[in-house]
Amino acid sequence: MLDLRLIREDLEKVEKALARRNGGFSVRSLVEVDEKLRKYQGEWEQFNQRSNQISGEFKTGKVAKEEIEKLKTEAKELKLKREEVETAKQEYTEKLDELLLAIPNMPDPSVPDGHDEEGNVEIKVWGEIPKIENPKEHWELGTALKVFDFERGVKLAQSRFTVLMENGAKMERALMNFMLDFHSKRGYREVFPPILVNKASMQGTGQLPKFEGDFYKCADDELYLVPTSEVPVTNLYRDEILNEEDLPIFHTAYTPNFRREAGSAGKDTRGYIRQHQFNKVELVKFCLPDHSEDEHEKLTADAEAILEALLLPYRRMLLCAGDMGFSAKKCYDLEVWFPGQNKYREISSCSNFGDFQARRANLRYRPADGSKTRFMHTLNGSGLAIGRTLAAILENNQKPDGSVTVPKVLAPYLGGLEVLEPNR
RNA sequence: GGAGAGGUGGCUGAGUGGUCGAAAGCGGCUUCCUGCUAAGAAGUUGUACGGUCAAAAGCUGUACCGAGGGUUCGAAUCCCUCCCUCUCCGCCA
Repeated sequence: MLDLRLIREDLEKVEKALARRNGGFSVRSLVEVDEKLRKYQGEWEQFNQRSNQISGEFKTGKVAKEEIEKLKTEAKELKLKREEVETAKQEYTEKLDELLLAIPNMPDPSVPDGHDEEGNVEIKVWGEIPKIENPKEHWELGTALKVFDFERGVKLAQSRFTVLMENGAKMERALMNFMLDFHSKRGYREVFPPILVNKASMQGTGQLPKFEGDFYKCADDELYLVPTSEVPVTNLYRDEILNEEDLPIFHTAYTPNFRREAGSAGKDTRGYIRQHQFNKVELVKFCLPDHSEDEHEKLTADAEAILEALLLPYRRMLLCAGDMGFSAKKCYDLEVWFPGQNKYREISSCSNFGDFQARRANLRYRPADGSKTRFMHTLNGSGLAIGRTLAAILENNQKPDGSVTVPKVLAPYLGGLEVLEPNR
């Protein structure tokens, strides 16, 4: 949510910033609604004030008899008048909320212009692209290695659901534990949140109200399957006022993630890249406004450190204004190399949200000097998407005979398993 | 799923149609006192939006005692609906 005061005071700046995103956002109609709301609110408060005066007189018990009926009549009339403005007031409050919640975050000045991924800027490249002759894609390798069972996943659920078999299941679990341990050692406190969350949580991070159809929702309860652990973890401190000394707070969390939208574009119809259910270890930060830029770089580096530990070649992209998610102010994507596909694919998205989510979720802190509460800043990033990591390991570590070497850092999690071999 | 109890400020916990933004205690903050610590004394202590102000402070208006409606000149207090929590029983990993 944007700062309404900023919209009032510097509409042009807001409009300019939002114009860099795709799609039109009517900030101007919001200003009109805001003006009307404030007018009605003022009137409503004046009626209340007079009503309070009248009941104050009754309170003293010194009202002359002939005055009683007069005052009662006036109070009743006031009530009617107030109800009239109240309807308008409520209407405009709802309208304003609706508009405010539908406006995306303003891109940071350091974010490049652009409408789609073509506009993204490569910031760094890490690792050697392996030289593999006739590289196979991960689904082919994974099926032969009994890592994936795609057909049975469809049987159990639907297309884009996959069963991890034996070594696949073990690898997935190893990656999950490795990542959680890794981040824990670097100062992130581990949490394991609910995987069903309520509407307020979904709204707090920006999934709702705009993207209702993208998520799985329970039929009989007002609950959603989390599309990312960002939702429950960022909402941990919703409606709370923390002390400045409490910040920064770093959390890491594993959850499964559920997305209906995955696959709607018809891309990646094969394989394990785009699933309705996938596992992810997430990094979430809460910090002081002045620190979020710095924390964003560090968080991205923490996600990169996983790829480096696994010896997977990747690059870091700075997303352009048109390609960024709704809530983000600035976003880096990490893309890992897929030899079988001969291209980089997204494996992590690290965003700085500024105070955008904090306003929605009412995440505040009390400055150390005791002054007025302020909104904190929030950040998060995948550290990493586990399914895609598994797929990338298969493709990058493949041997001509179809076997796959297991990254050394995973050995402790796999009982010393070093190689995945077919026919075993 | 059945039966009951309850939702009040950072916490514990009073409260009744008006004097209640709300007793008291704890905690927090400020000052005083005392070699230090501990203890003690006094004061202070919610959030949001608006007005005043150059701004902050201050002052001031409105709202908020789970949410929404109703009764009343006036509701934390009475009535209705919903949500949530707790206890007991049942079921269950």
